Amino acid sequence: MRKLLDAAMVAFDQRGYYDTRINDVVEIAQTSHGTFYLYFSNKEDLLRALVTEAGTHAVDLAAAVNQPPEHGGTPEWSDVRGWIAAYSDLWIRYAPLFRAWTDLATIDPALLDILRQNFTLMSDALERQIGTHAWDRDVDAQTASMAVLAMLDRFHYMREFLGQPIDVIALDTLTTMIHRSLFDPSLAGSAVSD
Amino acid sequence: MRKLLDAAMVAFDQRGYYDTRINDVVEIAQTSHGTFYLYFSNKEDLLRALVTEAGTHAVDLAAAVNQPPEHGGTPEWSDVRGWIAAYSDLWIRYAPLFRAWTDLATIDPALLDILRQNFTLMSDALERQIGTHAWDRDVDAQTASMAVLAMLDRFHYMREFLGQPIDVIALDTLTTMIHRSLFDPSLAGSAVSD
Amino acid sequence: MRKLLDAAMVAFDQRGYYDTRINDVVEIAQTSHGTFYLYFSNKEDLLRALVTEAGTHAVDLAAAVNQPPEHGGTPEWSDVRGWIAAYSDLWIRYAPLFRAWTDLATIDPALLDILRQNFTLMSDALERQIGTHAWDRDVDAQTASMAVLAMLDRFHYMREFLGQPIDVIALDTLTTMIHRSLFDPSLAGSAVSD
Amino acid sequence: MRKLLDAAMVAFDQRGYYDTRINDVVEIAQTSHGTFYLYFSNKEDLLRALVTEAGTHAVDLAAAVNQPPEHGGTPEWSDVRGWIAAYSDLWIRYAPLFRAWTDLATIDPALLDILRQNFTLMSDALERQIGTHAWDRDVDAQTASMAVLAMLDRFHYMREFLGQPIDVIALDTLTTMIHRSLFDPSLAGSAVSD
DNA sequence: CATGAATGAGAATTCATTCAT
DNA sequence: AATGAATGAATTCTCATTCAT
Repeated sequence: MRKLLDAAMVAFDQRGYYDTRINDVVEIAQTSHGTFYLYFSNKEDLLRALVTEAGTHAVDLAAAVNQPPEHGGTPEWSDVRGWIAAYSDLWIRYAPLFRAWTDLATIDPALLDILRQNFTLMSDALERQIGTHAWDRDVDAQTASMAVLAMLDRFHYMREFLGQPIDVIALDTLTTMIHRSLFDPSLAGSAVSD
Repeated sequence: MRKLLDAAMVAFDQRGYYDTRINDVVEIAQTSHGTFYLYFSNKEDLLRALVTEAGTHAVDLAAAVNQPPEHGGTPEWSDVRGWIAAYSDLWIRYAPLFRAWTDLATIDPALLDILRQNFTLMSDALERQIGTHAWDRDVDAQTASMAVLAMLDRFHYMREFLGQPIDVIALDTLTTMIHRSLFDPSLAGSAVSD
Repeated sequence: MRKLLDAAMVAFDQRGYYDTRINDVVEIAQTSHGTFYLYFSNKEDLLRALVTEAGTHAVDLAAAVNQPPEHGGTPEWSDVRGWIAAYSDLWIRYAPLFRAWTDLATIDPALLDILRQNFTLMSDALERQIGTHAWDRDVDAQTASMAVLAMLDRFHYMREFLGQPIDVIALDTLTTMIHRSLFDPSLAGSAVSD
Repeated sequence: MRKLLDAAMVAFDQRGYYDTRINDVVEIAQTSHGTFYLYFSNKEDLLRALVTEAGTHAVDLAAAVNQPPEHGGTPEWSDVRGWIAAYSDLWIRYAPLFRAWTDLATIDPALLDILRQNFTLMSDALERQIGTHAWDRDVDAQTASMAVLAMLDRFHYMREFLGQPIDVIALDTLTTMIHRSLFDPSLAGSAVSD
């Protein structure tokens, strides 16, 4: 079963979910059709299992983001850098799923539910951190948290799309952009003067 | 042919590219299989035509972003707001394609080329604007331009995913975030002092 | 479509419903799998069509049985002989279906409904004829009509089972048995004396 | 092994022979696939065992029918009633097999042989009783014995098909019909006058 | 004796594509 | 140009049967 899950990740990585045939998974796992259907009722079911697995890691990440900043007040650059690094690791580990998660959601409602839940978990954690700036009137916390997730998610996809691996410069730049737009202390002044 | 292209957009919107059957397109267009193959050699071909069409609009948008800021210097909040509004319109108009463009790229190399070109066009335009801050050492212009596109692209998807339409607050918040992270005049000082 | 229906009758005749593969039907009809699924959604659907067709003939037969005896009073030997001959023709024509109709009923509820309806139609017609003997206290009309249908139905099967074709002697004997048990005028006396 | 045979009866009763999976039998018997194949080489083999078992009971019944009527001459109403009651018990006990015996015969030649033998046994016994009327020219003894078996067999099926249990009235009516058609003393006169 | 995971042959079904009209 | 019936390759899925433990 583990062998099948791993094989599926490999297959999805190589050909994408839609172009992966049960046959491919089975060949990579070096087992038979029959065995596949012993553990999963179909391709969707297999996908569901993988997404659920990835989901448990997303929960951990959300928990980390939920930690109040060590020094009180707003999250610092290094805090943001930590979240981003963790997110990046997760994305890369489950790249085949992250790459297509939005499409996958259309496959079956159960899947959509799992995805929506995980998304909301992370989004809420971020929103809470952004909300420490109750005085930042120019930014809607909910929009902002979604925007951050959107940027992180798609940035990874695009780099892969263009064949450029994620490097330190990229992560640093993302961190700076997010920190500047949401957590820079100088915002306090500008908002007050507003 | 127009009828077929429009029908395809509707079908892709309803069921997604992969779950759309030639049959669906043909039914919506109220025509026959035979006619479809008169104009397109297959589903990919149809997709290519649609993407090409969307591409011409992307070119226009890139051109707009390429305009130097009216008042010289760095783009102002309102400039950024304009780009974002235009992008948003484009995304919504071609939602079925934007929603899945990354996946579509895997379908055939010709498609990937078209997409990469359009992407690069927009990315370069943004990069040039960001580059007006040659002195902003904490941000890599190329990374930043990609991050901005990533955020805009995926933000639209996510809002749709959660069933929340894009509104003024959302666009304003996005604008503020991007403006703050890349074009805020106060950065000049901080960078110099760095 | 006619070709497929006919082919199905041949195939069901040769191998029985359960052992008939779509492939067999398609081969006999000299067409392709695709064509089969153009007209029928599956094997059950095909069966349903055949049973419905046979059903229309059963309706005709029931109508004939419903005719009041020409000379008034109870049906005569020749009337019964006519019904039986007609039933026999119908059975032989649709042998593959009659042979297995009870089993077929378990396949899907729609089929069961059609069968039950046809059965009731014929059973009611017979019951009405038997009912002309309101005074025959030893025979329950409903039971008797069912018993007659049971005998006719299974007799045909058994003869086939043993490789003996239905002949005039057989039909005459059946007629005599049924006529004696239900319509013999001498019953009047015996019943009255009862 | 007993457990498996009983389980098979239950399973055949619930889903019919064709829709019963080895899996079903094994689950009901609370044992494993492996064990099944320890005792039977396949589903047909299991069926053969069940039919053979039912066959021994049929032999008993045939023997009873073979008894010459106690008071000499032709069998009386009560004799016939006794045969029918015994037959009814047997049918109900092995309903899943009787229900489908004709179909089952097509499964393998060995099965067909067993069935044919049992059938002939009962048919011959009946024929012998009917043959006491050598003078009954209107009835072919062989046809008649088969017709009686046909009626009894199918009557049980139909009642079940329509959800009506077999009751005393039904059995009495069947008895009367059979007795009238084959053993009624008044036939002697009518035949002579013929 | 008993088990049940693993197998793979075989059946059903779908759908892009063709081609005679 | 337009049609849509026909095709069959490709795929999913089932289930009887085996065999190592």
